[in-house]
Amino acid sequence: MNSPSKERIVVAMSGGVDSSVAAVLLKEQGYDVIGISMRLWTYDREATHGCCTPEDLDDARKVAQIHGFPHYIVDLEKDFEKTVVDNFLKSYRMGETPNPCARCNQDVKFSILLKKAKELGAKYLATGHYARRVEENGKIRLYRGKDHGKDQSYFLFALTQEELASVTFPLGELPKSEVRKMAEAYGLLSLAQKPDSQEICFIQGSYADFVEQRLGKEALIKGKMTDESGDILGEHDGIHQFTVGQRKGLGLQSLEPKYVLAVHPDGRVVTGPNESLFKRVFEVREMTWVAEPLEQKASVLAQIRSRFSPKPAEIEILGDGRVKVIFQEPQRAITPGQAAVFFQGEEVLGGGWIDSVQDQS
RNA sequence: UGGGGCGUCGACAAAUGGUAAGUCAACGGUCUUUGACGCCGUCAUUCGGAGGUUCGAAUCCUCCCGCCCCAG
Repeated sequence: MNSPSKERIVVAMSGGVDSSVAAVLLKEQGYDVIGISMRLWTYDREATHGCCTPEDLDDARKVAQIHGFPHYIVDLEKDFEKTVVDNFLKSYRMGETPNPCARCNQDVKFSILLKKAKELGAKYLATGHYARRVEENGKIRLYRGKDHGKDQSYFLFALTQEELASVTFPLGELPKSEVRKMAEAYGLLSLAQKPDSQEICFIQGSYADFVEQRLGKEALIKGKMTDESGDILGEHDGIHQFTVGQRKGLGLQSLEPKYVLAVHPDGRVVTGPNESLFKRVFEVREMTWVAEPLEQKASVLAQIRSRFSPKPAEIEILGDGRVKVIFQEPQRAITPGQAAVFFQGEEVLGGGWIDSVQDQS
């Protein structure tokens, strides 16, 4: 975007450094910027973190004020509840481990918010994500953020061509350190110091407590803790407390550390040694492709969780949105409910949700 | 109540006369736009109890308490 114009761009502003800098940067470049913040949740007074606490909304508003562009707040609380929160609870009931942040991008930010942006007459919706959007021979491709340490493309795997046509990531080429410097240069001093956001925005305490409150004690799936051979080692108060690879909080006595190997919707939680966590083969559901769907088989790099480097794998298209993934080397704790994202080099090919893991290692 | 053995942190387990390792768990912190993992740190002034020997004992002696095994 090197042609300054009066083109209108809506910037999704969370109140953090990244999206604030993105907004000001676009404004400086001459765009007709409108800042928008989503209200996704009603926070308690004691809320210590979140994507859109009253303080965050206020921070975003101040940035807009200082730099002279309008700022609106859209209330998407109901939508957020119906999509992200619902999915979060459903996921735990199935014995899976949800990734609400990726889900929020898919179901709220780049669908509902994007629609709002268009209604405001914007050509693009900009966000502060560290990812790159590149147009190449008629396709819009998604690349990892240049700053690999902050790369967030994993969370954006579900973007489609149609969505990408109206989306832009002004920070994709920049390192985080540069963004903080820019924040200072733009006079956003307090924001420049603001710590990176972290943890699920709509939960303040423990996840287990949240699930228990929402689902009700009756709906929790209790069951037995077992070892790999099925022998019972103990009991637990609900499968929502466990995730594959987990070590803490199992309450089991043993000489070696024990990890959760699998969580079953019928209540069984299988545990075992770390080595048993390594698996090669799994299946993905709800597969989506960014630029073009692959046919049949392909060699890719697969990333099965955030903060994890993509590893070589073969994928096999099964149809009906399903894909079989075979890692070259066994990987630790492949977890149903998490997103599996496929890359080739820097490019995000697409991804889906981990559905099941084959027992062989 | 004939013989033998054992009793060290919530669990396992070293140190057998020189001033309480380690592992698991737990807790705290760090990392992180998900959950985990990882990493760092904390965690027995005390060794079933009471006496005694010794410069000095969890380690030796005596008695008591509690377990376990072999016999019967």
